[in-house]
Amino acid sequence: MQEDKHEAIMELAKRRGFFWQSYEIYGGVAGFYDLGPLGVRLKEKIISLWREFFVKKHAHIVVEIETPIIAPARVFEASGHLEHFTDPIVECLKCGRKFRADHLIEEKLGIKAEGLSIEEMTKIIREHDLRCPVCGGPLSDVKLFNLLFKTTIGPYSSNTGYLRPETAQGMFVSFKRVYEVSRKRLPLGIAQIGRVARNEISPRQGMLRLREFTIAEIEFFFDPEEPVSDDMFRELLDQLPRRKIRILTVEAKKKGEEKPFEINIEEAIREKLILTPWLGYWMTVAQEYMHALGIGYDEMYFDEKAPEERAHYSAQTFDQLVRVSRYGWIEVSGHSYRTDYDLSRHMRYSGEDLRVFKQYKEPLVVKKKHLLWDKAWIGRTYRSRAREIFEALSRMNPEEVLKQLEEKGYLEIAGAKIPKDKIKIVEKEEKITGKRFIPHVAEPSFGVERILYAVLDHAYTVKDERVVLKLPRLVAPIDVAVFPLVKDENIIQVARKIWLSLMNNGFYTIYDEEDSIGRRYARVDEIGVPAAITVDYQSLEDNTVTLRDRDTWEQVRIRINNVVDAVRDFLRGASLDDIKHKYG
RNA sequence: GCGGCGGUCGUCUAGCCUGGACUAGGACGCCGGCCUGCCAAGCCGGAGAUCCCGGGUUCAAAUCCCGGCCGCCGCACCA
Repeated sequence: MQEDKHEAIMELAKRRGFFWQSYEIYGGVAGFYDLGPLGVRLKEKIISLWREFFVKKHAHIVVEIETPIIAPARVFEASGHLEHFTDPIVECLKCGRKFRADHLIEEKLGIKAEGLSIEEMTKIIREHDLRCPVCGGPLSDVKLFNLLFKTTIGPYSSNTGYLRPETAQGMFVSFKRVYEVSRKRLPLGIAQIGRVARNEISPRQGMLRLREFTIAEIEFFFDPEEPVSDDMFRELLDQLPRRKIRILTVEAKKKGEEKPFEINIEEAIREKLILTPWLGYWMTVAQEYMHALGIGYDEMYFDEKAPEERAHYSAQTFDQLVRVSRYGWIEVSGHSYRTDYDLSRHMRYSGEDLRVFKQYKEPLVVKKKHLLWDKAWIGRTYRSRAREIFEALSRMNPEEVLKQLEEKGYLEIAGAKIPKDKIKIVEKEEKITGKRFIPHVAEPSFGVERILYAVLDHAYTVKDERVVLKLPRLVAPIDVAVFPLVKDENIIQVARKIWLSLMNNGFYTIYDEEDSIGRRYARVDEIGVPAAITVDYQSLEDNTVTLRDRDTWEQVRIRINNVVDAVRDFLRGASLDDIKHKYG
């Protein structure tokens, strides 16, 4: 049955036009999927709900941008992807098989090869005359296999560009400008929804592992010393219907635990199970988001990744797992604490100062010990070496100097001996108006196509041998269907008028007069249309129509004048009873 | 990339082992018409298949053989 459900979903997806494999007429290419008419609508609604949860509801701390898919090589040198997203491989010149070069060297020679350059590895292979482990043929030079898609920018082949494997770098690279236009406030979340590409070696599992897909993510920048004020955090948490999340920590796994446990988010942060409040906060929002998409709280949890499982930039990562029928627990989002890794790398590679300055509410007055030395005496005594001595002195810690002077009566520095009476230590008040630092980053990152699959998996139900796609009303690709009960000219006229008015009021609407009414209900149930308006003979007499609920198949009568408002309320979650009382 | 299994109308499938009567059968869906007073009713008619692609064997290939592509499962890989 579990297997059948997956098959049934894939079949439904193809048959009704949610998605299918790309380039079908050319035999297909692994890792690429087309979205059909319904798939596009569903995806758009999933994305707009994401935007609702993560951007709109946080408009005071999150802004959204859009950056290119193609970036110059330098960006991925800085990000570490060219280095870490790459595997060194050698090819057998005889049989054509490919091997991980570093693994081969380690395996055959016991030499640690990880991190060596391709030249070094090639040299080792030549020196030891390593050959193909399968056929014994000679090996090629070590080459890099990179999961980044490569391209050329402009007419010069030397100008290499890469397709981004994540949208994140766009936010880091443009951080300074976005920070500027956001009036230099922290915390600041920069969101982006966009396509990414990864040249996976062997993608499988349909929509779950694609070579090109859509990511929705936030790079959330904050001050690591004061991530968030108590007031702000309380206010944010108060907006959430639920503060508990289910997590499975690395620590718990070490103890043999396999099941997640439930914990209050504040407690998890306090207990340092989650390293920064923001990571925890966005995980909680992620939980609400998936819940709004029809996933039960007990059908998801956050799985902490062990250090060796984490990406190179991450200090802590939780994967949000959701249960689906075929594959068990699948990852729909990743929550990483990227620290200041990315910004500091881009600082180094670009030479731009990406630190932010934070002014204290009141300047800090610090008493600080300063060294004063007798420049005249040192100059006279050491002449040309004086400058060097001054510099060395300025680097000294006053406490250290004090200690030496107490013990020995003089200070030995840069080959010079300075007597106690030539050095003075004074305490000075210093005003510190603020600090300059590299913000830290918490990143919630969602794979949209995976969410789409998970949503379908959870929405798929069978009722009386009919498929009913119980998509949450908010994300259903089609909002409402309009049917004349039978093909009666008068009824059709009324129905078409209602259909047009719904369409013109912003609803995705289906009108259908073919076949029996039952068959039409069945058709729209199968693609998850939440509401159906049916015009019947009574409509002609009293100007009412019925509104049918996809999930219960129950109907209420409402006045024709109220159809638009009733549908709007219904899609926002109103019950049939409410609709009846308000619009009946 | 390795190993196993598979690929036939839009969808699901029969046929393949044992080559020929296959003009490739069925169901659902789709299109046209009739009918229909609320949950895939019925009747009539119709369209729809490079049998994944390429090569080979044979008088003859959906069927046998080889290579490729794609899918699923296991291994490897998976920022």
